[in-house]
Amino acid sequence: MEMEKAYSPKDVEEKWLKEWAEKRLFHSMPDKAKKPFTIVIPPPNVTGSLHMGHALNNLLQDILIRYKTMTGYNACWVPGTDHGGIATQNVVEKLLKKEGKRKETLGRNKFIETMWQWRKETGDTILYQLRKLGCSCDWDRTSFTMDEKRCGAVNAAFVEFFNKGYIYRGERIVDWCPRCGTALNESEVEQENEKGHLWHIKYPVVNCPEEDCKNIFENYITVATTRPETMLGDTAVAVNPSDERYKKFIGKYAVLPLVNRIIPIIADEMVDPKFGTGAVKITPAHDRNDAETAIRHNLVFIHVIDKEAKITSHISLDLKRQPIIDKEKGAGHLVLEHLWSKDRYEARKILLDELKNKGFLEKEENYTLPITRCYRCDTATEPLVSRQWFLKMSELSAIAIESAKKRETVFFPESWYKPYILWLENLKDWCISRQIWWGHRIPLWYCMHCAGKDIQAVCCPDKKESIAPDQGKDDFSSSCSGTVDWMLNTMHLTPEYIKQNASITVENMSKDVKGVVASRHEPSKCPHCGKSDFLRDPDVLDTWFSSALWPMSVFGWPENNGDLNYYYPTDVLVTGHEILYLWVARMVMTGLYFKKEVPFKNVYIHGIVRDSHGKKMSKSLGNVIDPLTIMDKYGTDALRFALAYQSIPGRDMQISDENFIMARNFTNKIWNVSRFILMNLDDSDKDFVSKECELENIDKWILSELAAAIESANAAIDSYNPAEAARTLYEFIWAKYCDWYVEFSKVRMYGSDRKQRNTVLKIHLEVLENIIKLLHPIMPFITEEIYGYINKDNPGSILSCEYPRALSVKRNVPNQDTADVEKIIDIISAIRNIRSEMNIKPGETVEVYLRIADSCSEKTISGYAEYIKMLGKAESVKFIKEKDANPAHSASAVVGDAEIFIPLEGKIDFTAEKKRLEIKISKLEQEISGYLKKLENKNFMDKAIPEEVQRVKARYIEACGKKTKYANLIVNIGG
RNA sequence: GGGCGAUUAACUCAGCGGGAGAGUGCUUCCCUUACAAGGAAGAAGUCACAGGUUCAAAUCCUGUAUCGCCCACCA
Repeated sequence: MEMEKAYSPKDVEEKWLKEWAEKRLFHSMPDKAKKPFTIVIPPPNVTGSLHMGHALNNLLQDILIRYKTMTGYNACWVPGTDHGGIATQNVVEKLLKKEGKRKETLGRNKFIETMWQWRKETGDTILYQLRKLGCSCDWDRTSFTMDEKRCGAVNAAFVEFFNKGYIYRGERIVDWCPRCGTALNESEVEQENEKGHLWHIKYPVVNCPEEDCKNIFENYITVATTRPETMLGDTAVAVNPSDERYKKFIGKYAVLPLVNRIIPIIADEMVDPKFGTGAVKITPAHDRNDAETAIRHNLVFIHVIDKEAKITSHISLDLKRQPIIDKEKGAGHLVLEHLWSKDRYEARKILLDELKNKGFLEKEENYTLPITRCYRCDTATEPLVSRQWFLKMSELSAIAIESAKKRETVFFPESWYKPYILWLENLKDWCISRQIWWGHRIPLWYCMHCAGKDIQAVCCPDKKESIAPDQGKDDFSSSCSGTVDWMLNTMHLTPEYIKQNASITVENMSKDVKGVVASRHEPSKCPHCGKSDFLRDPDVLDTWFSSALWPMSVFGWPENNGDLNYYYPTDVLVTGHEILYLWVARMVMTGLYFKKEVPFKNVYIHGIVRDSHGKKMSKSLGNVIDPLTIMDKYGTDALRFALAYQSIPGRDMQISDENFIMARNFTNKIWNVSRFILMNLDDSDKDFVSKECELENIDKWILSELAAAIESANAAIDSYNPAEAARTLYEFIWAKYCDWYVEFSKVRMYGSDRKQRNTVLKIHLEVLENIIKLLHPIMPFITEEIYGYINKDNPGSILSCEYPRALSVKRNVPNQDTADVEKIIDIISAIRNIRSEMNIKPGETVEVYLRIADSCSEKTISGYAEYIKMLGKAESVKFIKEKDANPAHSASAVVGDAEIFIPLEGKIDFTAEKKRLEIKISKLEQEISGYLKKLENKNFMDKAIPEEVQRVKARYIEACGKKTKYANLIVNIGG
């Protein structure tokens, strides 16, 4: 048998990846005879490339799947990818840009074609990387959030929600990315603090709207703002009602500087008197808070910044709310013609100059303010009022809360339960529409004839494809715009023509509007007029909408088939906490709504992988450790083990190269100990395995240690604690098995007794097989390989083995037997300690004298003499009696009731030895006084549990005995 | 402002009511026939601080400090 001296992961991994794939080992089908264990993957984005977060997340799932497979479940892990909405669209847009193309000129259909082409070419990259990681996914079930089945699920869900009145179109302030031209939700923006300014601006005060304001600086109120450009859209100034400074102004009016529009001064609790000047300008259309204040006070919304973040050049008022300015005068900012179409920051600069020149600017102070940026392009977002589709959440969250309180899903660690509930309780309606092209197009169809009045369309006759109205404006020279109704009836365009050439926006549509049809497919005819001229809503759905359906859709929902019935609900969802709200909560809500059952019974939330300084890994920080590089450098099993080892429940983890080196060394250790056994197995008696053999205590000891490790590993994985499992196995394999048992076993292995040799090999084989089975979920490659060597006549995957249970290796072992082994270990350690401290060369042997207190114990220990000789490098082990004199010129030690002497004539420095022993005595004295304090404490003796009292007593007696022996050794040190 | 977590050896972190642990690093010695990606030995800690509960606290409770994360707000 040929095993290389060092484990080389590359060939082994390649071999087993091929093997697993060829045998379709991870494929699962419903099987009534077996219990299913199901996980659906958190689908990585198609643009994704495997990073540490993915590696950890999928590793944890893989551990569970392999473990459950080995414990007899029909385990099924469904892989797949997410189309990724805006993120993916941006990637392709950038590629197009390199070719000098824009999506607007390409048109919607062509662009989507390009997207699909791209996804076909590169979208599965991450799935291949997951295979490389060893993930035991059922690849036959690979899904994609935009494949046919999943689209069907999305449409079905939308139609159901829409028809039941859960979906409405409304106006909200949303974060708008002026670069990407779409609304963003909280997951798509990043907040950071940025240095900026707080400008104090004087607003003159008048008593009534009609009053002429002659001397503006006599009576004024100063507002503080970080965004002076939004003042064009101010419709009030607010102060706190209890603010003594401003009480006199409440109910009066302010004159908007430069614009000269008159706005009311109102009182609102939302104003913090301590911040800034205590007076706030209210810009309802461009600030979330102001919008809420405006609604409370019935203020008008004036839009002054457009979707490209430029100052608008037209009036755009929300006249549904009572305007306090008359329509004739407009929003006021129209007088500032020079600001039209200026970028927001440019406009800010101009405005500030003018305010300063005219004496309105009171002061400018430095101020750090939070900036919200688009996570894809880093552009500062603009809070804009826009029309979006919303999913009403109150009822859905209520059922989710109820379910969580009944513990229908259980969180691991449990500490996530509370934040989860809190989030659900404060849930706002979900903005589900996005103004991009890549995604699930909203399945709403508008009848041109019935709903034509409510649809604004832009027709672009030069273009074969329709284009969005807000994008590519420059190309609109020959376009016309208006309602569809107008196009049909006044312009006499044909429905077919409009369909081909128009892009549309819709007003406040709901299911109550005539001619609006939610349908999985294009409806054949309008339920109202019977005609079949439809326009489809241009928006696409938030990418999380399809993710929310994932655990159902991967099994074919809405079709009610065998897969869905067998595998749903899934057993556990494994995810990082960063998407607990965005994704987990939404899956629960849709699952409960559509299936009346939670999508998963457990949620296993793991930490986030950080760098060695605790920073989140990100490309911009340059602190990314690429798992693929690690796999290449140290092997996939090492990567997996390192991650598992660090994955402490409830904690984020810091990883660095060190962790991987440790794991790599561990794989090598496993490899070599296997090699040691297999090498010896080669020339062993063929049928030794079936032969009865008599176990030595050492064998019993390692088997009982193994049983303990097995128990602990099982419990650890069952409780989602892979780190505990990894640490247990590491400790057992290295510190117990390799360091001691393997060394002990060499006595019999290299001895001449064939039977003895076979016995020990048999134990080795048993331990080794258990070890690799135990390790397999964490380290699949090396364990398969070793398993292959062990069973070379009978090849197969270790995955079909049963995961070890403690019972299977437990023998009836008296405690005394294993305690004896522990004692031998201590004695050998003490001998080694003396050798080392007395500078005995490793090659040099010594004579060892042992004095054991009682003869029974002496008899036992003498049975281990060969082990002491071998591991302590002793030439001989002799026993002396209580009455015998201490061997002369000896270094000595006390282990329990045993005294050890190593005669070192000519080598021993008595003062050094005396000092060594004195240190031991003083340590013992400390120990003894600690015990004594307890034993003399009446409270301790009365109240402590008896076992503890016994423990302390025993330790006290042992320490006293040792101390006496050491004291005696010092007295007799000359021999 | 609300919530969560952390503070243990030089570093990275386990442990979470009864003897202070691991890996790395450090010191000394060894290429001994499974493994130098290794072996043997060793030094190294008022377990952040202050109170409390308990016979007993690194561990439970309260408070303080520092750090980190999440949510909300930030004119």
